[in-house]
Amino acid sequence: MARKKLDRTYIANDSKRNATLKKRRNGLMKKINELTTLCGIEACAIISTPDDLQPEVWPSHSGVQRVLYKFSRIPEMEKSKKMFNQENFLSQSIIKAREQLRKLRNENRKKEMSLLMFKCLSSENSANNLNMTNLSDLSWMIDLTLKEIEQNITRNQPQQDALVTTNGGEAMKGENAPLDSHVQGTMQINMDAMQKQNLAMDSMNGGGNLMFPTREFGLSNGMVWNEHYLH
Amino acid sequence: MARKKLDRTYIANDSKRNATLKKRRNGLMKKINELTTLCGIEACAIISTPDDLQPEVWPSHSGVQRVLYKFSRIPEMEKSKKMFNQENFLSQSIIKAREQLRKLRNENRKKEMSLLMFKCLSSENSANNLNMTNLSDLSWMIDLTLKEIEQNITRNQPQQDALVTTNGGEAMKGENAPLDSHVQGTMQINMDAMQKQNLAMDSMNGGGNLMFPTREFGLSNGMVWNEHYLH
DNA sequence: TTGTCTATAGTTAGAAA
DNA sequence: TTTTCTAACTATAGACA
Repeated sequence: MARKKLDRTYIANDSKRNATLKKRRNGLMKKINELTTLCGIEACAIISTPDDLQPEVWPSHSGVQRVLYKFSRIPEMEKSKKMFNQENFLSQSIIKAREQLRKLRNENRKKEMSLLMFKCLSSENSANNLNMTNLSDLSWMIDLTLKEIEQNITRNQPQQDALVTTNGGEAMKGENAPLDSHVQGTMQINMDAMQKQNLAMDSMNGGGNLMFPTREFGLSNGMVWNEHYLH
Repeated sequence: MARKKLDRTYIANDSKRNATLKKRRNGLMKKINELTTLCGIEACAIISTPDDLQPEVWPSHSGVQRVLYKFSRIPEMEKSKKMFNQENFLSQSIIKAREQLRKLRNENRKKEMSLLMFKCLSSENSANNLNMTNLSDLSWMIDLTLKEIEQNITRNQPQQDALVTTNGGEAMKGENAPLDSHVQGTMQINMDAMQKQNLAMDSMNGGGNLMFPTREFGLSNGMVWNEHYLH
């Protein structure tokens, strides 16, 4: 684990594998120990190494047998039905990983579009190279942003009513107004923070005006857009 | 684990215990999964909770049975002899902890004496209140320090031969010379770093002169003694 | 309840003694 | 070989949604 991200595959090197086995076996025993103590339950583990004839067991042999007795009393069918076995574990892991992947892709897309939106706002001709997928996603992003602006307005009783104009979140759909807008402002952005934030919304919370951004405007968390990242 | 150091005793609160059980059971399964993959061995675990009739097992039921088969073939005597069971695990843990405790106490004593040595060096009358145990330990510390100085001299071809005088590491034993020395220097010390360093040795490596310390001398790692901590 | 988040506790891979 | 060290990882307790 340390120094290098583990690839979680079989360790070919003999001495390394044995060292890892030893360390991790100890760690595992400790974990089982803690689990049984903390939760007041019975558990056992049997680790069968090819070198030793004796598998290592936890807790004592009698402890294992006691747990095994319970195990053996369960009818075969119920076992395979409700048991939390390796297959269940792995398939659940896969499902979780896929779900996470989907979420991340979604977030990425959102950020991409958010970025694109600002890109379009900041230069006159960048809208020309957009394909249909990007355009429709961009439209969706713009809708989302406009809705956010509206919500902010109704929540926070804006101090500069005159500057903010929307018409029901519909007017800007497609290749409309935002794509033709022109921004001279210098923008600075912290890319790390981007990974955690929906920037379009942030900029709204920060009091900037989407339609007519001033030369410099801070985001809600103190970040500032930087044109460098937009090209 | 997080936020607070766990006390590793039974969790009385039901919902907390169940939450912990769930989390840790998953963690345990993951660990076993990794262990078997990384080291190419067979292992199984059975966790028997009071609520569920079905214990959770890993890997699949057949996997458990395969490991169990090996386990059952071992004659009873050998099992109890060579098996790494809970009792072995716990007694080994205790032995290790005791050993560590012994080492830490030793180190503490060393540091204490090192400190005392410098204390004595820095004020005329502080040697009066020493008991025999402290005196003999102090003597031992002084010997150790003198030997260190000698080694440094022979290793590094000292640049100020005239200032450093020892006579075989024997002359200063007991309540002799160092206790009567007088130091006017201001000393500054970083207490955190003390926990990791043998300060007497450090000071030697730093080029200070134990017999006649100058008004201020840095330690090898840039630390400076501070009289504040000596009283 | 269940799931998500995150700071911190705990684990461990690699290096060095 | 084993033991020790510690940077760099993972696991998880508590908080929150």
